[in-house]
Amino acid sequence: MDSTEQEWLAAYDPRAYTPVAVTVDVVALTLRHGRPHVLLVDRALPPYRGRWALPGGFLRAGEESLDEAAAREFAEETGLHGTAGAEAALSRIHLEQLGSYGAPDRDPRMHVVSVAYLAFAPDLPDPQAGSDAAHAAWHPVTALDLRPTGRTETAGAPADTHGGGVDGRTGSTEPTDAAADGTSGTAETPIELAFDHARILADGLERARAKIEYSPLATAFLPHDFTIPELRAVYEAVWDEKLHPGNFHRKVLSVPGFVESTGTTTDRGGARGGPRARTYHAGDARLLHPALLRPTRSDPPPTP
Amino acid sequence: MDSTEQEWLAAYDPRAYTPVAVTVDVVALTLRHGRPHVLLVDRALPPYRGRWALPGGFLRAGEESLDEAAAREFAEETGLHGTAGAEAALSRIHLEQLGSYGAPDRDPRMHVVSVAYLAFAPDLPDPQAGSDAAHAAWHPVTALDLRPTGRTETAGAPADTHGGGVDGRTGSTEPTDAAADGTSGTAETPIELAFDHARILADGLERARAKIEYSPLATAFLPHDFTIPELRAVYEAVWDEKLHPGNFHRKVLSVPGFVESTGTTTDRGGARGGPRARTYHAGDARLLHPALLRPTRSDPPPTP
DNA sequence: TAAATAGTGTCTATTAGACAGTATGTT
DNA sequence: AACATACTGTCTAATAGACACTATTTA
Repeated sequence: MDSTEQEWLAAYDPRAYTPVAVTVDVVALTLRHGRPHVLLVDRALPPYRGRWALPGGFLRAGEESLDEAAAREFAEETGLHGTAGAEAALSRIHLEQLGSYGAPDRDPRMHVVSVAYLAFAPDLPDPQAGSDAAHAAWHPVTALDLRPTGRTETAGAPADTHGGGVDGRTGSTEPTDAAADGTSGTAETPIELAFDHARILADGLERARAKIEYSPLATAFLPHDFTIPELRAVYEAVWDEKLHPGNFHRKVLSVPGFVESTGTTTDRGGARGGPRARTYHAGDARLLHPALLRPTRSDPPPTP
Repeated sequence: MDSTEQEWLAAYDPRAYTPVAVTVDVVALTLRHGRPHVLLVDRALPPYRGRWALPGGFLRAGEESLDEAAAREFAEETGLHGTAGAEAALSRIHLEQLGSYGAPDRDPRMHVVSVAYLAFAPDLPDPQAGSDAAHAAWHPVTALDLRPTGRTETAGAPADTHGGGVDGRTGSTEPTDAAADGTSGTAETPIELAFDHARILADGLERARAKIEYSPLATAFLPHDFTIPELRAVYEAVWDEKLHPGNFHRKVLSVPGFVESTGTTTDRGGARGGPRARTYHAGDARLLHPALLRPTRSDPPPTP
């Protein structure tokens, strides 16, 4: 059937078209031990059986919107689905659409368009064994290979050697949480993700870095009440930059609506000394004016 | 068939799933007579027959990526498809993904997920009668009703009365280009768009306003060579704000890589007098450092 | 006691924006 | 001639960042 005829038919009945599947994948980010982690699932079935992948699933046609599908997938895979306090916990999660990925060969089974979402979550408990989410685990992003493997949608960044093959069981299945106790682990061989999920994750991380500049969403990584130094730790972890404590403190308090004082302080000082910090919670601002700009890492000196 | 069973089957064969259609829609923006215009097509068939809609169509399963589908739709509907110089013209168009819209009831025929793209184009000729794009026309965005009518994907903005009905022929089919000759036309009743395209267009306009702050894409609205005052007119049109000519001029020249001098000037001065302006073309910067921030329209005075 | 940290004060380089002024075009 | 405009100079308020300092808490 030629394309023009397909189009003609589809104008009357879209079902006449060659089918395309729609999935929703979630890049769920959190901070554990001061380092960014992403939620991944161990694929039990081909393709990419045994590889880690972003949690996701098919959109339930006619039943749910994309946003609803993303929220459902997130709840299912974190194990928050139906547990006590799930409502309260989920209400504090930030979920936003990241982008869609639709190269024809990104899934060997058929043409699959994946709508990716980005989630900012506070530190959540590990998914429980025996639950729906038993195959899910939080991984430090530093343990993952972020070089794109599959064909990707945006801007030609050519996939360097379609690495790994389509159905290979690659790397360990254990969540590689090196240095959870603070001992800096040796650099293991980076985990390769299924499909084009490395690219999606990389896009999500870059979006997160940009987003906390002009929105108060860094607070979504923290409990309801937090201190300014804790907030600074979020920025330092996401940007992978050391920030000046004094200037950061003053800057945060100077942005209207970013944080609101609770009037109390922490019970103890820092682990290595120092006074107790005052606690705050997120204010009502949805955009930061002025923004907290990232330190200019590369600024080629302009010719004067 | 219950959802869990569907999911189980789909893990083996996604074709077992209830079908979802995928379309690609394009918000193509340009500037005509100093005002933003968007490309719309007159729907010849139900649903929303006779209404104006964003150009778009079904993704050709297995044949093209989302980016490729968007470029194809844009070329077809602008009439640039296969014309002389089409390659050169299309290469200067900026196309980026805007977002995906997938509420189950946004198309009455079936569940359709639409991946929207945003295009920045220089002033193009009107689509020719008799061509593939005969049903397409550029409309000033001020003539359109941007209030969302259909169900939308993002954040609850509740649709105010599912306006107009699904198959109503609403408003004129003539492209309403009031005041093309400078006479300020009376405010006609705003044109309502098909589907949830008002929301998509509104999202696209907001993206465009934000995008020209930190990227040099305002130049995509202009010919290859342009003057600083012409560039300022782009910012003024997109932001709907008057800018200070002198400060804007110095600011643009101070951003490395934004514009590059051609060494020549225009042939004539301005229509109402003034010296000839120097001409420039776009530089190689892909991000503006520092950015051209929008004037702070609402800045509630912070308590001192 | 020694060390680390929370929070504040102060100085400086950079920047956005207001305003003025000159040269060069137009009707 | 009258006027509009391109472009540059200069001043000021706001801001980012460096640095210093005090007070408070931990080991």
